[in-house]
Amino acid sequence: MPSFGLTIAETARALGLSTDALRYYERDGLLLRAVPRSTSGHRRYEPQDLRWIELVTKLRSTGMPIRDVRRYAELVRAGEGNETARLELLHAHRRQVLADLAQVTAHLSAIDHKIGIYEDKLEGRSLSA
Amino acid sequence: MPSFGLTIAETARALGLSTDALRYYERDGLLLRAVPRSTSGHRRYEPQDLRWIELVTKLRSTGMPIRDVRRYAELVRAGEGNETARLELLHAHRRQVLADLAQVTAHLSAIDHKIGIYEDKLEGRSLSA
DNA sequence: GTCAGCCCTGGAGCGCACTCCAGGTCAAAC
DNA sequence: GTTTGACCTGGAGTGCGCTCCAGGGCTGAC
Repeated sequence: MPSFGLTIAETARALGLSTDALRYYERDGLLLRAVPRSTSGHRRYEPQDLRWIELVTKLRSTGMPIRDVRRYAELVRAGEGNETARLELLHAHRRQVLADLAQVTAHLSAIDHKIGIYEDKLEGRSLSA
Repeated sequence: MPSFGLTIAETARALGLSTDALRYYERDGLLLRAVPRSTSGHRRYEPQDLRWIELVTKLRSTGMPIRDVRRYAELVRAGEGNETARLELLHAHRRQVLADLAQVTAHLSAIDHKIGIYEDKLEGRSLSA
């Protein structure tokens, strides 16, 4: 009889991660708790674990370093009372993401300009390189 | 009497790179040509070198891997006739950047939502975690 | 002529974020 | 009862993109 919860492989598939990454996150302190185990010692991810890891992937994929995710997890693990610190960490990340987005957008438009030049060239309306 | 062109330190400052990165890019085939040297063997970056390296930094900072920048440089070095290939490389990169932007934007809004929750909490209008 | 400062080369080293592996356990399937 | 397959652990290895270093050369200021 299975304990409840998803196996590590199911969780990995559901979240688009590798099983190695899931184990790595746990070892590295990015999770809120040690993932519960079945009687045979296999991890069984519960909905709350899934939800947290999903947030972790969002922080990661917006460029937050592992070390900052860990700091955030530590704050949440520490329990209520440090909401201001959590908020500040998220705000700082938000500012960083917005700055990155602005830079990438600006540089993309320069690249678009380059693309336009090649397209003109290939249509025979040749301009400069 | 100085040869014309900027020294590696000046170039690094102007472009926001390190001198090591500039030498690395050259060694790794990301540039269009070997940077010209003064009589004493020091690099002297000319405007055309600056312009190209600036494009390289834009490609890099929008997430293009070194290897693809090198491929693009190779195409440009090969001379006219492969504009279609260059265009395709840039288009592929553009698609990737747009996809990344969309993902980051979507994930950012989830983070914003989280921020909103903490702000409500701190104002006493407590909701869920 | 010696000292400082900037540059050179080749090659080793580093931080990040995983990824891979060996050697082993356990449970269900045959 | 043995084979299969998913999982376990600790630790080594990998790819990327630089970054640092040792050992040395040139040049201009003093």
